[in-house]
Amino acid sequence: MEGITSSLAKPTQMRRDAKPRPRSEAKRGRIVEVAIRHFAERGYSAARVEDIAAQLGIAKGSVFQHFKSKDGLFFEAYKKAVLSFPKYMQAPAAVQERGFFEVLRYWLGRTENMVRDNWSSYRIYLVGNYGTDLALRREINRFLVAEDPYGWRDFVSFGVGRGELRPDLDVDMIGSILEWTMDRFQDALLTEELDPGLFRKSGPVPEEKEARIEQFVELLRRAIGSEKVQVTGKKA
Amino acid sequence: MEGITSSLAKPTQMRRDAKPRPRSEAKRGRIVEVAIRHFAERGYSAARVEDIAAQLGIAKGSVFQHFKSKDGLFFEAYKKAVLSFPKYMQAPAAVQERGFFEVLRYWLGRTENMVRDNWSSYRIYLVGNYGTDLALRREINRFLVAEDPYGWRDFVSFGVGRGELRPDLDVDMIGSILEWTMDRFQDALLTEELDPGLFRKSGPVPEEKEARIEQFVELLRRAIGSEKVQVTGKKA
DNA sequence: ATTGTTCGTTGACCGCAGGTCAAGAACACG
DNA sequence: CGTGTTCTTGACCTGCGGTCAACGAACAAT
Repeated sequence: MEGITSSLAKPTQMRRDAKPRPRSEAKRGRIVEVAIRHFAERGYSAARVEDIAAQLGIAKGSVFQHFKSKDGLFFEAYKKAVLSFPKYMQAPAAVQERGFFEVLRYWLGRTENMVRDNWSSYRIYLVGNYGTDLALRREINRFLVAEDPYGWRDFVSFGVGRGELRPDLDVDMIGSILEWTMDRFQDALLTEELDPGLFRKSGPVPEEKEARIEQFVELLRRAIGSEKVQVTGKKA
Repeated sequence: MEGITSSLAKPTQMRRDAKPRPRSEAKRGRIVEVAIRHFAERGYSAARVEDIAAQLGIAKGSVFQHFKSKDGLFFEAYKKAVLSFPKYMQAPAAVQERGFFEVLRYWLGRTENMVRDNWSSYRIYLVGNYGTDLALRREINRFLVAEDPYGWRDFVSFGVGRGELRPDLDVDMIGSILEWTMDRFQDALLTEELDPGLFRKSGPVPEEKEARIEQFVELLRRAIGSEKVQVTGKKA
């Protein structure tokens, strides 16, 4: 907490413009990679900096030289993980042609695969969102607002451009609703500890998941979709 | 799913001793009260058990006797705080008569006052939801699912009974959407650190807040409201 | 009152993990 | 090779969660 906030508040008097020495830059990268694994596997507080260092065969102090604090290291790991996520607008062209809500459906359907392929990144995303201190959480939120790593702004513009979204809502409102519900729905889709009861009781039945996704997309369409195009796919 | 979280997340040791000591019960209560303040003011990790004990004029070890761990103490504090929140169905009768969505609007309009009157409880709710370890978060979630402290089940039943909610959605789906969006909307209404950008840029302009609430309720009505009663108040 | 039992309280103590730092190693460059 | 700069190290410090053996206050039985 102290590390994060102070490092951002203070310009940290340094010579030049934080010149990225090539050698240490590579090391930073390696440290972050290992850190991602550790934070993902054990959570924030249970992950030990010394373990990370040990696994790299370096001294603990070295880690603290590159990242001022455990917070700082985690934040870096979080950023790297989140930036590796696909953006909405990276859906296949064929899907995009079918419209805004089809893109949503596409990504929801793919969540499980994406998580399987990139487990630790999703896990660290979870840890960052629900399992760290509030001071860090604030930094994280700033990052998410500034970077828009999922590219929902572009995505909403896309939807507005196609006339699929309500013109009487401003972009922030639509984006917020989208973020809020998509995040939680994905959480519910794939985590146990954050599952508020939507999927647990009936176990992992694939077709129920399908139905849920269908319901959810339809629900979002009602909420933020323009009225003329209320029904799609079924074409009626 | 299942793969995400099962393998990790140390099984935090915190179980109820289930031993109702008669006269130490009062002391437990006092400890929890002070703990609420400390956790609320400093966050989970920055709060010190020793400070809490010192403020009560007792020894640190005594706290650990009553609550096996810091986790356990926090959890108790969290529960007490959350249980002090009002339930949806505790809205005034006059409001309830006007229907499901009017009750929503009522509570949204009152959030600011509620927080002012009960600052530390709301704050600790935030800390529990976003600022603790994942293992604790899991415990918290279990609690929220089991206790339904806001009484959304009753509330949704109420809405269904009045025919104001879509009959083609099951209760869990409606409840989840409600929980997700209400939580985040309230966060956005009154916290800085979790504000995803909805309210910040224009500062604290009251009428904008009003307009946001209006928009939001309307949006929820579209999403989960039955179609016959799409427009209310305006009566057309 | 006296003794015995139980339970709460205490504060010294431990271990552990984040964080620091001075000294040295490795490197860059003239 | 010399000199200045950067990186690395590991011993060391600190602070905090958690433990524990001993102490003492309440109560029960005699």
